[in-house]
Amino acid sequence: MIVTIKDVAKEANVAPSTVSRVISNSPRISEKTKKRVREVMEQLGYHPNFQARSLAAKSTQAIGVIMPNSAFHAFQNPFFPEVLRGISTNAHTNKYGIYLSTGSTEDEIFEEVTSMVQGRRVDGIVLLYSRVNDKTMKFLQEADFPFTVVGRPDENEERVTYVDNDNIFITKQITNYLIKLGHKNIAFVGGSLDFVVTIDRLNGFKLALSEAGIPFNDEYLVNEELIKENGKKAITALMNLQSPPTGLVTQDDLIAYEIISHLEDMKIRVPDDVSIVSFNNLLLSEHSKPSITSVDIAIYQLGFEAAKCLIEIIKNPDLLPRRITIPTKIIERKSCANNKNIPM
Amino acid sequence: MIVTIKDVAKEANVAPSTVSRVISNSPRISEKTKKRVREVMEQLGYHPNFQARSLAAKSTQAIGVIMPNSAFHAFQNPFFPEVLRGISTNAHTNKYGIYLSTGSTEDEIFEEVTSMVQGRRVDGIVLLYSRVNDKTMKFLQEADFPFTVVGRPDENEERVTYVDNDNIFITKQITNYLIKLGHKNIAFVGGSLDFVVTIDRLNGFKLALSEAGIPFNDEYLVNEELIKENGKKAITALMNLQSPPTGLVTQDDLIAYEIISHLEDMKIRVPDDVSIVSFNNLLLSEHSKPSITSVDIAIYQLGFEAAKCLIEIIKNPDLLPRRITIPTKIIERKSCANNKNIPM
DNA sequence: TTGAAAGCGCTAACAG
DNA sequence: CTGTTAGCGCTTTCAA
Repeated sequence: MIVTIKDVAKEANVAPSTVSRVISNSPRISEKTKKRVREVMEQLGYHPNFQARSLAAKSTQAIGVIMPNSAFHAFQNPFFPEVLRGISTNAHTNKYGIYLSTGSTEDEIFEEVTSMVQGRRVDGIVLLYSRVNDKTMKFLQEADFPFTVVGRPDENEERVTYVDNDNIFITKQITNYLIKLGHKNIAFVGGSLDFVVTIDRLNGFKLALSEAGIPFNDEYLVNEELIKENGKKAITALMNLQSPPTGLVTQDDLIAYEIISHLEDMKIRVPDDVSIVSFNNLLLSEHSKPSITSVDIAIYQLGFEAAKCLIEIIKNPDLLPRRITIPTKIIERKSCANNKNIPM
Repeated sequence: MIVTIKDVAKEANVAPSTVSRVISNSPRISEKTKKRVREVMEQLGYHPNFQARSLAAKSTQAIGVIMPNSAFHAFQNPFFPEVLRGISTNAHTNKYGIYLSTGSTEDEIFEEVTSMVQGRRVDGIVLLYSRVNDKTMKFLQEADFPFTVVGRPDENEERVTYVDNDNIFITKQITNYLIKLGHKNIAFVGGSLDFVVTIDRLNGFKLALSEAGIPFNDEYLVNEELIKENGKKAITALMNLQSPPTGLVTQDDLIAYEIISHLEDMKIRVPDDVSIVSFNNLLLSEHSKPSITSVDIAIYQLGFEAAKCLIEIIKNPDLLPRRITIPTKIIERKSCANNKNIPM
């Protein structure tokens, strides 16, 4: 029922090895034979068996994509689909398949990755996150298995190939933007400090403040998870501070969006009373009211390049580690205004 | 360097087959031997090779997930991530991996599916769409390959297992909701009529109209793709009709969202001037201004059940085809109002 | 330019 | 309860 290389061989009066060579388009086979074999393959409806091929050739033609364990909670967030789109576009043109890993705890992820690697399910891996002290990344390094990271690795930066934005720089820029509008009381709404991206952005944020001579205020550091759990409460607490912030730097348009909604419920107007800037530049940021000033981090590119680098490494394991920085762009919209609380 | 079943066997002083049996936890092996073998596996860091196992056992422990070719354009839409989340949750608990297919044209998808099937890359397939006259689905049926569909198949409905909402019913309901608010001029904003979901919903829509004695007006049929391309133009055209609609039924919150934004630009207020209902009940629908009345179609469940059914079929190919209907719920919010253009 | 044969790592009869 | 053996379908030396 299943047509194998042997069937083709028999039908075409050649050896199985010849058929194999035709499949890989070996130059050592005459065009004539190739043609005949191909016709038989067509006629018999032959399709190569991936497992057998992988087993013999020790290559799977598939790459593994590892989501962070929090991704699924935040999966209504278009970051992951968009980065996946970039990855899959590139993988596909290189004839690689995509194997998705979706563990829901750190240990589960680790388990999945080790079994993917040791079990030779994939030829390489794209890590869609970078967290502090990540055993999965350590494992990959120690196993010397091809992998690339979307985000900056916490350690051994110069020994892994990764694709990232310049988060420190761009966060400094966007914070400066608020400062130039006259804001001094600026809050930073970020995710867990376990993620390198949060660390980098917070550093960029602090850098901007210190250069402007504004002291950093711990009370203005808001945890993103808190917002997701009970946004109303978190925002209320923030805005009820002795001197509430007039500017907000958030990590994601969706969060910005939710915050704005809560603020409006509290009769605090954006941008009149509070200015807000954000990251990711999702489609909706343009259509929301107010439209959100957001950093376009080129999510698709991040994925595309990560896949590209990975496939290059798979094909040539001796390639030197490199860092690719995807440029960002501030998209100015209507969520910011001059600070009216202070004399200009 | 790579540790195989043989290494484990040698180290544990048993035959390879015994190790194999330990892996599959065969009841015919003594607990004592199992323990010893497991210790050796642990100690040697053994991981089974998937390819070899697949080849010998003719099962891959992976399911393929096929996106519609338009999905990636619409990939900022959280539908796919959410349905994927459902699929992966179920697959994962059943120890199945997920193989993602992301062709960008119909032919590419077909090609990917045939090679997945014939090349035995996966044990079964979840189709994330149902379109009219789809050759991919036909192929799967003819090949008698395990698959399930999210959505209602165009043909041979009784011969395939699928998971869907009752789209006709729910669209009728939601349209009735507008009708009861006094709306008579109601537009339907939908995707391509190649998709069964659009057909079903349009039918539900028409049903509601005809039961209310409202004639169906072709001019009120708006193509979703048009909105995505040039929303402003499409909306302007619609609202410039002789008698513009006062009610809108859209297929997706994101679209609803964009339409509202354009309407506001035109100084048409929602819900005061135009009421709008939608589908999917995305997170943002709650926080948008106005919040959107939307049908919660339980996307996660759709994916979860589709994976569940598929895995059941894989394990038992003789299972009869069945249809699973996931209940929906109308979430009433603030995007609708009584129609003020007509005397109540 | 082609064929024969060994083997990738595992499973599954069949024996014992 | 465990070992022996024969493949799964393909690639890849080595030989011709």
